[in-house]
Amino acid sequence: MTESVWLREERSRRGAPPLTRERIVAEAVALLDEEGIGRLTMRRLAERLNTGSTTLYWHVDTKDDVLELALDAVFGDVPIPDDGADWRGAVVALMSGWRRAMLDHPWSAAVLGGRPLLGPNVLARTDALYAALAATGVTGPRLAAAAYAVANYVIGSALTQIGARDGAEHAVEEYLARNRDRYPALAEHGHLPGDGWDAAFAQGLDYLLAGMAPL
Amino acid sequence: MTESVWLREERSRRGAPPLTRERIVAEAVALLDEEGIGRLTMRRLAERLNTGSTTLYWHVDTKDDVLELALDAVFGDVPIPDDGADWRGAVVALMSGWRRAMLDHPWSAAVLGGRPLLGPNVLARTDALYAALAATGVTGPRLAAAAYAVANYVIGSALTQIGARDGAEHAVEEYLARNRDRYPALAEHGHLPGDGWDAAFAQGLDYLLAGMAPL
DNA sequence: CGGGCCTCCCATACGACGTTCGAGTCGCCG
DNA sequence: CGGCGACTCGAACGTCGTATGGGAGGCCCG
Repeated sequence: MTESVWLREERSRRGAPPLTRERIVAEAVALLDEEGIGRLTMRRLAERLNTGSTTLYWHVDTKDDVLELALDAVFGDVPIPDDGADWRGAVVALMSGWRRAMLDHPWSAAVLGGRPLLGPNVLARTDALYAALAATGVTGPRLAAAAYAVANYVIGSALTQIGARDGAEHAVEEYLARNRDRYPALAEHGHLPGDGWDAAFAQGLDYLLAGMAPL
Repeated sequence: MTESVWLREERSRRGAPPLTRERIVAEAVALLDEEGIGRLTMRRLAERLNTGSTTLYWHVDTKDDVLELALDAVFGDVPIPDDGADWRGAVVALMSGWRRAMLDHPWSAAVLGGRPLLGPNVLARTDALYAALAATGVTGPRLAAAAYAVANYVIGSALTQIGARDGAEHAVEEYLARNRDRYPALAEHGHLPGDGWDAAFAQGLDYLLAGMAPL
């Protein structure tokens, strides 16, 4: 297995060649945003960059590298809140931004799967999360566990919401109604958040932070 | 010119049982478990089933169907706890089983992304989750929000752990140590759970359920 | 008994993809 | 000025998902 992009060095560059890794990644993000992950192709990406598809391989080892770089680029937009006395506010702000970034780039859900998050932007945000939580006084493995809990909740939430992002909602409700006897609890209480995704997310995060408060 | 009937061997319906959707899915799960998602190919899958690759398309519309069916099949193994007075125990058992199923089939992390979870096995487990939480007396949208919170946490946890599942751990720690100044909080407290994944998961779930307890 | 029809299977083929290879082009440094 | 490193690209290979059209075997209806 080859190493992750992040652990390798970028090929050194002389001057400012027209094509750079940054331009490739930026264009990849744009392409992914516009057409989805299924249509990201080395050839199509190259075309948008007015270059040959094989040229990309000088700047990048594999298509998977492009995806990984694009994914990390997305997290570059997540604002890092100032250090402050309000650790809980900081955590909420940071995680809301994280969630927003994923929702703004739905393909991130598919890229995330089964891949370690090691990009510099992700690491910087994770560091900020640790810093915010450390303001409670907790340290070491207990801090790590708390950070994992929060981060995992956010990732799962974004994933779930992105998955529900088709016109499928209506069909699901109807399907549940038809099979009311097979899924009784779901049929009775199981309405998708609909337009209340933000509230549902905030609610769950509140639960989690409330449970962590006595830390 | 076809050969004489006598020289052709009779197509034996008995030698190999007829191809069914169930057999296809079961074999797909086995193939995914053994070789990972990158090596699941309609041709390879067909070969393992002693059949032609295009035959699969009579039982299934697209490769994505196979993935979706395989994903739901995985959740069929999750045990559904009995109804009981101990709602919290039931939730923990159910979610631990859910997590275990994903960890046992790491490719599930990649399949999950950006796809609604609508298979019958998933729905049955989700229904059980709603039922367990409903034992607290909460109903309607607040119940749905609680269920979302728990489910999202579990999904995120499994995803994160699966992502960390290469030899990358060591390289990461080293990388963090080298960039200690850039990620100070991470470098100080950010050790991966290592062998403590189960404990970290249980811890976070405890936090969440504790926060929800006053429901 | 016979013929059409439904179910199930498959060989062939097409277009697209990721990636390799080898041959270029261009500007800088000696 | 010569060559070397940085960078680009056309052509090609092997593989993939899937459409198509045809054919075998069993079943029902006449």
